[in-house]
Amino acid sequence: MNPSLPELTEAEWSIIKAVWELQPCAAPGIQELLHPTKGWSCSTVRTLMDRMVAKQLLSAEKVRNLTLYRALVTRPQAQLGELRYALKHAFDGALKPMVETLLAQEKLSSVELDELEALIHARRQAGPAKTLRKPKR
Amino acid sequence: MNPSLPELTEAEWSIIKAVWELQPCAAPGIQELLHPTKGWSCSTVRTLMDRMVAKQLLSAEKVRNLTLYRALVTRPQAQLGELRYALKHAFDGALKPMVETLLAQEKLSSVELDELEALIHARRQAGPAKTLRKPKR
DNA sequence: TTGACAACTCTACATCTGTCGTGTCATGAT
DNA sequence: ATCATGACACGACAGATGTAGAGTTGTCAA
Repeated sequence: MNPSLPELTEAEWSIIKAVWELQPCAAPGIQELLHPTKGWSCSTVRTLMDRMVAKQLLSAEKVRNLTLYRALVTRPQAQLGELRYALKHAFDGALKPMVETLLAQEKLSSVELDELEALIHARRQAGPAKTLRKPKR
Repeated sequence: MNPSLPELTEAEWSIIKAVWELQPCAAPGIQELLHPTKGWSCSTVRTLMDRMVAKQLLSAEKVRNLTLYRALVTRPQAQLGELRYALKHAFDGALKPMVETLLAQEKLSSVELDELEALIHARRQAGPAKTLRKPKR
C-alpha cells in the first residue's frame, strides 16, 4: 500500500516520459519517438524497457504479435522519488535549505516568485499535510 | 559559463559529507566516522575516495605516511548539482511544478511555511527578475 | 636492527547501466 | 505452402558502482 518511491536512471527517465505520452504502446513506437533525441536502436529501447518491467516500473502485456507497455508509476510518484533522493542525500531531509538553494541559484522572474508565493498560500489553506509516508530505502 | 555541477552517487554523498566535516583528513578517519552508519571496511572507503579523486571530487596530498584528502566541490555546489539533476530529468527544468510537488507531499509545519514565505520575500528583495546576485556593496 | 602496526596499493568480483547485434517467430501477402 | 518483414528473445560487452581481501611499505619503539 505504500508504494516505495522509484528511483530512475537518466535513460529510464527518457523512456518513462515517452511511455506516459504514448501508453499503452509497443516498443517500436517509443523507439521512434525517442530516436531524434536519443538515437537509440530498437534493441536498446527494448532492453531498457524490459529491465524496467523487471523493476516494476512498467508493465507488459502481450497482444497478438505486439507487446504493450504501460507505466506502473505515475509521473508524480517518479517526480517525488527524485526529489526525495535529493532531499535525503544532499539536504539531509531538510526542506528549507533545499528551497533556499533553489531560490538563490535559479533565475526567477517576479512572476514566478508570485506563483511560488501563491503555492504557499494555497498550501497553508489546505492545512497540515496528512500524507505520512516513510521512505523505504 | 556553468562550472559543470557534480553528480554524486549515494556512497559518494556519504563520503563527501564526512570529508566536509573532517577535512583535511586521511582515509582512516573517514572510515571511523562512517563505520557506525555504513559499516564499510577501510578498503571500501579508500577505494571510494580514490575514485572520487579521479573524478575530481576530492584532492589527495601525500604527507609523510598519510594521504590527506580535501573536498574539491563545496556543499552548495554538490547540492545544486543534485537539484539540477532532479529539475532537469523529473521536471523538464520547470521550477514551479517542482516546488508544487514538494509542498503537496512533504509535511510542513506552518512555521516552515512562514520560513519559505520569508525566503521568497528575501529573494524578491535581493534583485528583480533575473539579476544574478552579486554581493552589492 | 628489527619488527609490529598502521596506512597504503593492487586486484577482484558481483551488479547495474548503457548500448547493441544476431538469430527466431508469427503474420499477411504471394 | 512459402517467404518477406516487422517484432521479439537472447546474449554480449564495456564501463560504473558497491564492496572487500591480500600483499607491500614506511615509521616508531624496543
